[in-house]
Amino acid sequence: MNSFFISRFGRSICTKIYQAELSPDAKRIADGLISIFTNKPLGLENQELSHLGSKLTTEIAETVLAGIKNWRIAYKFFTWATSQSGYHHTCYTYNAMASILSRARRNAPLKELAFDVVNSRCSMTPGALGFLIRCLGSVKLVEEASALFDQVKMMGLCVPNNYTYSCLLETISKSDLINLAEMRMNEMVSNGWEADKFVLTPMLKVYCNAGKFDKAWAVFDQIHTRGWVDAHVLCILVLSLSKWGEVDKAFELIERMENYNVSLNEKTFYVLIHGFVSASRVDKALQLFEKMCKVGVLPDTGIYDVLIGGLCKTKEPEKALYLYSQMKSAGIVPDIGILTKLISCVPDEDEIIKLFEESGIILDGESTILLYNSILSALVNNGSIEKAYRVFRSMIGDKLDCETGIEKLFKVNGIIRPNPTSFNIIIDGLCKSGRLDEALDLFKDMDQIALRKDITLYNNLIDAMNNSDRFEDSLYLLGEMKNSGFQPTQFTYNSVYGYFCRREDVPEALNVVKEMRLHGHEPWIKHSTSLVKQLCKHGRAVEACKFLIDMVEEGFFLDIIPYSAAIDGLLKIKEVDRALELFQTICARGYRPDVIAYNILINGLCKAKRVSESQDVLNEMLSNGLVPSVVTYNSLIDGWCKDGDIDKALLCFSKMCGEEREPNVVTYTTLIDGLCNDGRPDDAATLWVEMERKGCTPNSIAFMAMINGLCKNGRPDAALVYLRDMDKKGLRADSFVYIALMGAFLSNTNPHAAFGILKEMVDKEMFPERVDRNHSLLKDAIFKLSEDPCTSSNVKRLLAAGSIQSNFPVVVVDEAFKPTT
DNA sequence: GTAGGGTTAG
Repeated sequence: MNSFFISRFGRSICTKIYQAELSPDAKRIADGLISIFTNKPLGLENQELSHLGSKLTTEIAETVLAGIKNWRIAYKFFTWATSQSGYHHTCYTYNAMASILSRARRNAPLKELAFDVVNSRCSMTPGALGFLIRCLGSVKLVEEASALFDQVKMMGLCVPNNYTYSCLLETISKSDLINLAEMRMNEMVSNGWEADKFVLTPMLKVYCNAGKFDKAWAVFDQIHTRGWVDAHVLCILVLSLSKWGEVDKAFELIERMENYNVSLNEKTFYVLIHGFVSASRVDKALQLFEKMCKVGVLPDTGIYDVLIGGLCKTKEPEKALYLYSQMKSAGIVPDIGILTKLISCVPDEDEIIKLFEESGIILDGESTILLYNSILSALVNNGSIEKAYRVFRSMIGDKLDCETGIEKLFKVNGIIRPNPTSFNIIIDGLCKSGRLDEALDLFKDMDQIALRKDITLYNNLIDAMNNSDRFEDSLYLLGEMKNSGFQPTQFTYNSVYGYFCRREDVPEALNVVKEMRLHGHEPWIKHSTSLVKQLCKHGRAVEACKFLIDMVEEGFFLDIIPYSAAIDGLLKIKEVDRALELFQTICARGYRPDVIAYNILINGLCKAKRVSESQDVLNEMLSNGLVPSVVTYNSLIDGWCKDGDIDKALLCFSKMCGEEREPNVVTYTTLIDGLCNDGRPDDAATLWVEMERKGCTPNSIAFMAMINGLCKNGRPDAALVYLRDMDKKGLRADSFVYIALMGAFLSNTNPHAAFGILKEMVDKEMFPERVDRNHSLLKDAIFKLSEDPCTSSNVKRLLAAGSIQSNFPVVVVDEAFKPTT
């Protein structure tokens, strides 16, 4: 029942509103009229009827209207009554008719009736006007109700009281017309009426409908301070919060409701659980479900269906299965919908079979294909594409050589021809596992068994081809798609666009963009960004900038992200001023750079040793109300360190701690490197301790910075301790670190230790590539060790060992004994 | 329905 009908008196307006004691005579007339009007066909010129018409009173008319169930017949009687000489409708007969029409949701005659009320200058009590307005409201004739209210008031047919106003507001609360509601409320107050619960509640509702929660909360506070909070008020708020996706706030309020000893009704529970699940908050939906069960509301199949469906979507099969068993023990028989949802998320094949066998579902043709398809997609999702494919082939007539498990299930339940969905599942699965040719073959098979291919299937296949660089096939499919009467969608175009972006083919990418513009499609910015990024990665930042200009010329608005990527690209190729210029250009065009955009600029300036300029950029960022992130500080700290101004770096570090930006492992690594380069290894070691104390776990880069830093300061023994710690933590060091250690040991005249490191490198098979500058460093170290009498024989033995030869690039072995020129 | 992009350390 529409919530409208639950009136302020807690009863339905459908009930008869006038039940006067009729005289026996009048009663007879009413019965006569009812029987004439309900006995078809209606002959209105009937003698009897005109006789009864002369005796018609409004009391009789009300009784007749109450006795006719069909709105059409009632309306016919009502119209007939209007034309009886000497008879005039009262507000009560109008309302009786209005009530019937609103219940039957006949808006046109209802509007006409409201018009007649005014035209006939029928005077109304405040209550009657309120009733009529609510009839209009129940069929959402909000503006009409408001107009009626004004006309009746203006013509002096009624002096509305606060009940009338509350009815009007309740009607307005079916809309989101805040202004109208506020106007009526003020009007009422200025007429001397006080805003009671029945006025504030619709105000609350109208704010909720419009999503104006700040105002809604203000009204709620008023209701609360006056002690008027009830289930209805709370339901309005909770449902509205849920509708606007504020699941947590809605849930909080429900918990607060429990303190008021107010409980949700069954319908509200149902609506909320559905709402929470569709807001992807199955967690809260489940908690609500528990509350619902606790207060004794029995869940129906629909609730289990939505909850199990939600859990399957969030990939929580255990919880879904638990709920399913709960449902079954409550005596609810699962339907094919619930079963297929479960099957598609249960990872285990035996579990799937058990589920089906224990479900007690009797399959017909339609449910069999649903079941088969859900099993196919379960297999595909679990990575058993091969099995899915085999079972699928049995559906199109191939004989199965294995008759256990899933195969048996398919066999037992009979051959069912696959539908387009079955093909979609298998073709998608084949594409995802790179079996494109088989996917294409199946796709072609669909024509032979006259199955309709849908647009998604075309799109997915084309996308798969593009992603595997099979553009020829993609083009072929695109042609076939067009021939079959499908227009490529924005997805199709973007798939092709993405293909050219990935291949850094700027001219072709732009061609696609031009075509997209013709068809009114929007190129996805992620593709544009990845093209920019890709070009920048290969030092083609200038081309990337040109591409962005071309995109804008094509009329496509890009967001800050591709520009940030281009600016970063320019900075990486040391085109600092060009980067600054682009930054300024986009700012002038109205872009508001975010923290990341500023970070990119600050970092670029720091790397270009223009640290003081980066400080200016920081200030600009601050004046734009942006809060620097850890990355911002890290870049600045690194800038100062590399600029040889370790004190400014440390100042920056303490500033960042003061602003509650927690330093991360990058911050510490940067500073440790900086301190070591400044000849302060002890301070670096202290910082290391502080880092660990603060719960920041060092990663391999941090370790390597520390080890390298200590080596640079001639402390290979201390460095070795960190290397051993790395081993313990399962972190791997680059060959560079080993070479640094060897170098440091050699400088400390400890060739034995240096040899130990070399041996470790050989054992771990870590050799830098020839192009790597570490390659020559290693060669030098090996040469030195082979020159040193303490280690020379060991080195030669190590390098001569057959087992090592195979792991050790021969070039290095040979070249090791020649000094680098 | 479709998919999700830019920044920091040795």
